[in-house]
Amino acid sequence: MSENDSHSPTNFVEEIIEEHNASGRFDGQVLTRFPPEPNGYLHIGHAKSIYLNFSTAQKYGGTTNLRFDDTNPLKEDIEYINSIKEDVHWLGFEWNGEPLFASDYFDQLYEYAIELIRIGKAYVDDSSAEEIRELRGSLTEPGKNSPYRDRSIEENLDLFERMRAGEFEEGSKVLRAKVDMSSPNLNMRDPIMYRILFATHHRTGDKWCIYPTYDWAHGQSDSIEGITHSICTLEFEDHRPLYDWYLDNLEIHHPQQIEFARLNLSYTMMSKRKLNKLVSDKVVDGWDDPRLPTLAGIRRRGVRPEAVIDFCERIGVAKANSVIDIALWEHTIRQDLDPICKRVMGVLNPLKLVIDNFPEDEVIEFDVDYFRHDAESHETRKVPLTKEVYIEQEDFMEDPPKKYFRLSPGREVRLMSACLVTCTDVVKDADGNVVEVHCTYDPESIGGQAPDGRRVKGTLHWVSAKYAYDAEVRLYDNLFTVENPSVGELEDIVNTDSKQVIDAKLEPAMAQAKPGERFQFMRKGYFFVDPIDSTEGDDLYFNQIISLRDSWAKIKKQ
RNA sequence: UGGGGCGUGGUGCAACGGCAGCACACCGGACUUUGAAUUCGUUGAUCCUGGUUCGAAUCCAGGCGCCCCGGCCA
Repeated sequence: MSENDSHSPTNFVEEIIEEHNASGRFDGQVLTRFPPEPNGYLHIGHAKSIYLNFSTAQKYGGTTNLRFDDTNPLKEDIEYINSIKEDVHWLGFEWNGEPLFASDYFDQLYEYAIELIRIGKAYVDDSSAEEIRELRGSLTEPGKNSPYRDRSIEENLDLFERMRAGEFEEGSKVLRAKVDMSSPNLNMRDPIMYRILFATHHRTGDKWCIYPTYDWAHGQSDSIEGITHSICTLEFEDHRPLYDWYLDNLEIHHPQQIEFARLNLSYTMMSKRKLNKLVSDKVVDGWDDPRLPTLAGIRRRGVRPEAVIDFCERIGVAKANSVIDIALWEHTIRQDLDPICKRVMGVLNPLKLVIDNFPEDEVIEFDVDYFRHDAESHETRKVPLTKEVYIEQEDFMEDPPKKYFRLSPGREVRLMSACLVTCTDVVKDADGNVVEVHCTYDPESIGGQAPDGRRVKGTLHWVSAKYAYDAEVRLYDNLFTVENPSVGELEDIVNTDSKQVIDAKLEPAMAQAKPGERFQFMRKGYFFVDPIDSTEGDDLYFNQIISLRDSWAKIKKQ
């Protein structure tokens, strides 16, 4: 309670909080909330909100409530509640106490509504949805009062109670706040507080047949919980006057709503509606499909929560609409993985390379560091070299362009950690495709260095053909490749380009990989041993988390 | 003359009346048994027009542009 030494705010949200702390508005308390509607899985955009709410509260010694905004029984489901809890925990956050539910406040909300009726600030309207829409006016024209607006308090009380009792049909009546039909802010033109819905709620069952709208439920829920700062996205700015109006008229604890710009990521589709459709149409393999920007998908792909948090820190927070470059997301993931991943060799598109002067049955075993030489760990594994090895198809070119440093006829390159080889010949199939490359190796160069000190410009990863470990490797496109795709385009993208399943050749040590481990396949990218599909010591499935920089990018540009 | 919000390099975020900075991207050099990483460096911005001021991204006025709002969704 004593230390109020300036934390130096790092964004506008913290500035607002510090103003409150300075004025004593909330006694220096900071209690935020993360209020998802349980109608879908959380995605990377929600991570920004989660991070903002939790980290801001933490910074000021406060806590954060997890509250499910479950006011619409038609769209919500218990399945989503569990996934949301799991995802928030995965990011490393602990909410304050038990998860809370707007539906827990239905009784209190009902009492508040009666209170508003009693002070003449709410009324039951018998108008149809169409009539209400028409009387609401337009963006430029004021609305008109409903013919039911001036009912007596007694009649409103009676009607509202009977609404709750189930005496009226769906759509026949609503409870509205009596604000101002001529307000330039549409949200203030007698907003609807309750609608009749004979729907079974996933938590309250059939207890209610009237359900509060977002505007009516949200602020009061914040208030009931003693929230101090209600941080939400920009589109609710127009709702803040209403948020304040309810609280002022009820004369109850009044949190401050603060709005920030939601996250947009280039090439990434974050529409809940479209994600829902991809999943329900089974275009993707569930909510945790690694191609999806859902937190479940990101996790399944192999991204660590540390990277997600780092990303949220890097993007900052402001009120300007913005689009974050997907490159920052990828950079952050590589940055996180680089120091912790073992480096191994894996050939994704094998091309056989025969070392003609290598003895037929000889095996040379190398102890190779899992990490770079400057790393702390010097753990090693055995890598066998045999007469026949696989190299990457793209690491050989018969007619190399300029600045291509890898293998081509007559050229000498290094087989990483092993030796230098020089290409002497190629074998082609009937169509003229290279199917085998022949080389000679320099026995003096075992270990990778030539005693005469000559340098080679290319270093290739490779795997012994005889001892290769076969595993399924799945390459995923970097989320989505088209800006703002339509549902149709999305399905095309997902079906055609976004996932490649490859039978890859990995070095033998990879047979001991454990589900959940992450590796860097040198010159290829970072891979995650899919913990759900893989069985320890048996079949292993590798998800590509993220590629290394495309080594072809520079060449393509020339 | 509907209301609300926002305009800083290609992208995102800082600077809150005092030398426009950081990150990503880009480009170039060094290093390298990963064309990765690392490292050094270059290019590049205050929406416009006025005003106040010794001094304006910042304050004021007027424009312009973009986003959100007419669910009984959240």
